[in-house]
Amino acid sequence: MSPKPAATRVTSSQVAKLAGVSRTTVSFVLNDVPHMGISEETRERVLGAARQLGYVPNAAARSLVSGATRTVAIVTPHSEHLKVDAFIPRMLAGVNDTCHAHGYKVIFEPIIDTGRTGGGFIEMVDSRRVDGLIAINTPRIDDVHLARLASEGFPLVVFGSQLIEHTNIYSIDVDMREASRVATRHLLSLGHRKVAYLGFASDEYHGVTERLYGYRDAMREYDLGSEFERIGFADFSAQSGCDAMEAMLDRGPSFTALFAGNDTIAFGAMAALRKAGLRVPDDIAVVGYDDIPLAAFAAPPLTTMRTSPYEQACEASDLLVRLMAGERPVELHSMMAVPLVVRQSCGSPVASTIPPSTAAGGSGAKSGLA
Amino acid sequence: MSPKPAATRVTSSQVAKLAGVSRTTVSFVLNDVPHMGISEETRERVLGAARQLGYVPNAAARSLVSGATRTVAIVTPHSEHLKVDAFIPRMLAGVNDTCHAHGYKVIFEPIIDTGRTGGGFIEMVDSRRVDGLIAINTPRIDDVHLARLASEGFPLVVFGSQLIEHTNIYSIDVDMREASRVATRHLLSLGHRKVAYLGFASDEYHGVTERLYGYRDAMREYDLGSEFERIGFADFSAQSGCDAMEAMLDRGPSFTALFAGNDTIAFGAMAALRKAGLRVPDDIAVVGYDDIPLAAFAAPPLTTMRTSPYEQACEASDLLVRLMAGERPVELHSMMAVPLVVRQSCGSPVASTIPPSTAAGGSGAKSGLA
DNA sequence: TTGTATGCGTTATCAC
DNA sequence: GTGATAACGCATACAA
Repeated sequence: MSPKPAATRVTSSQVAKLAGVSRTTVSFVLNDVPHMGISEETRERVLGAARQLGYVPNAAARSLVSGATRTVAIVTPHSEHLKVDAFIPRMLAGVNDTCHAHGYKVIFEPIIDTGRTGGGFIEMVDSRRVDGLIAINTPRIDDVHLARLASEGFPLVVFGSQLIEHTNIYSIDVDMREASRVATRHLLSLGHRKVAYLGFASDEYHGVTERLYGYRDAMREYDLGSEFERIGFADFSAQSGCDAMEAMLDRGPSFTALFAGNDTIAFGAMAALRKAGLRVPDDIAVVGYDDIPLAAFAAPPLTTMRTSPYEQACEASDLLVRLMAGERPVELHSMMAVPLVVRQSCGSPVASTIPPSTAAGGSGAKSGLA
Repeated sequence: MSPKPAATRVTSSQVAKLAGVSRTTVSFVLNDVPHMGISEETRERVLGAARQLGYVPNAAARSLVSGATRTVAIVTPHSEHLKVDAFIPRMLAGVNDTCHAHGYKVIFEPIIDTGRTGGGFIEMVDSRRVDGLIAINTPRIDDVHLARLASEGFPLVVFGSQLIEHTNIYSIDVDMREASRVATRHLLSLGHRKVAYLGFASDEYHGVTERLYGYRDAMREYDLGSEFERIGFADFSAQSGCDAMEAMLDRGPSFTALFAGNDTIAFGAMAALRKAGLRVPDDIAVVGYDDIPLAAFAAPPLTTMRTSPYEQACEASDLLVRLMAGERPVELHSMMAVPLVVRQSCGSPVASTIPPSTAAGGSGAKSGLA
């Protein structure tokens, strides 16, 4: 069935035989077991034999007896995200770097692709293939499985799923709603009143609704509504952002500013704007979200909210490593704030800055499209 | 040492006991062993017991006896690439999708980060943690280890390392030299004579030198030299592309066109150009390489060479799966051609198209900077 | 048709 | 100080 690879397969018995000792001694020496009183001479002989034979312990055998695999998995939604967006890749880099530094391998596991109805990552846990799990932006359907794992004490760190209410899940989130308020307020404070919003995905994701809420919050602070025709939804990619923006323009919209749910769709939206003969920021001001590496090099450089996925992934992984080591920090949840990075996609203030809720309607707004 | 996770740990013995049969029977039923004549009734009882207990076979035990792990690793250089560029992420998506479709988990393993002097991935093989390996753009120092694995018959597919001369290594490459010729020729055919080249990394990578050679080939076809001051080197990121371009501009260069080693640094270079008051394509024409998802949404949309990392990764993974199944296709190497995607970053022809080697020097070239 | 016995390569508990 | 021996959980040749 499974063809045995031809790679050398050296066992500890062979090392023992060559060194003239028992397998136990080999194990003691190789694992540096203290207080076993191994003579320096035997030690050297064993080490030499192991080196000479190129001995590497069999991982399966080792984990069968130890119960640990020195492997973790990073669970994400579609692998599609890897193709079109820069968020998950940076997250993966952080998880990888941190986990590797602690001697863990990392399995990359997108779950929706499996076609399961949720909990597609459970089998990895139950079959004991991994010692811990980091779940990134998993859809709501998996919340219940995440909760089960956590309640069983399995090392798990959840990122971006807003499971704050759960008292046994370790989680890290950014305050997306507040971040969206900040982003939208930035446009409002510049004098814009007709601000459009472009969601980056369907509302199956926690992040999408959170950002929409934040946008609405800020609009309300300025006594502004969020009209349907100024709200659009894309689907992760720049292409979808471009399509969504074209649709909004076709709907005969009137807006002078755009808050895009992420930078990638902001790129797409800006391209659509350009194609329609609209200039950024002169005609339309744009704020993105994420601060992907290319945001600073867009034309014009994109003003955006700086989520720091690499750093956040490092933090999540550090926590996971501690959980796998048996620690149980008292702090369950951490909520991070993200800064606004002002570049040039919003231009200069349209009118003198108008404080929220005291401005007289859209008086300070630009004339815009309509 | 290693704290046993509290997750349920059901063994086949427990299933056997609940079903009132032996462990062997459980194994036969669960693995669908044919010609064993298991009665339909027992079968149902076993399946029911397994489901009731939530039984999942222990992966370590299974792989210890079977010799297989149902896991592959994708070996890449720095994890840094995940942070700043879009090539490796798309590659990973392809490997992931294909391998998952065949029931394999995938370990993401950047090797240079380990600080080893090469062969950092060998231990995964020797410890039998993986059944196969895909090596992407590994540096030259690892060639020897790759060759060793291949000669031992270990399932291995190498991508982008140009190891064509090896008669036992399965490899997939794109003809980067030819691609670079095509890219450079495109600029030359548009009438440009002063064409600059920006490498995307140090020449530790096969791809960097290949692309430089291709650029020189094309220049030579037009009887043009490749002056040192028109050659720059970046380091993967858009930021480095921006820095490198600024340095080239500082050196008081004279060029009317740029061939950038990848799209990411092209973004950076274009930003530097813009900052210097130069317009693309009016003052400088730009061709990139890779066709990353954002290339089409750059301002102006970037003309580039379309490498298709996702598709290439799928092909490499398909091959790996076949190797792991024991197949040994006769075709060892495959070399792919990549198409030029013309968008708007090169504008229109500068003069009427001039055939190679017959043009009178730089007569058709634009005046440019100097 | 089902159960018994053995081995996979380690680690760990004991006597010696 | 060192060396047998028993798990770990599963698969399978073989016996019943």
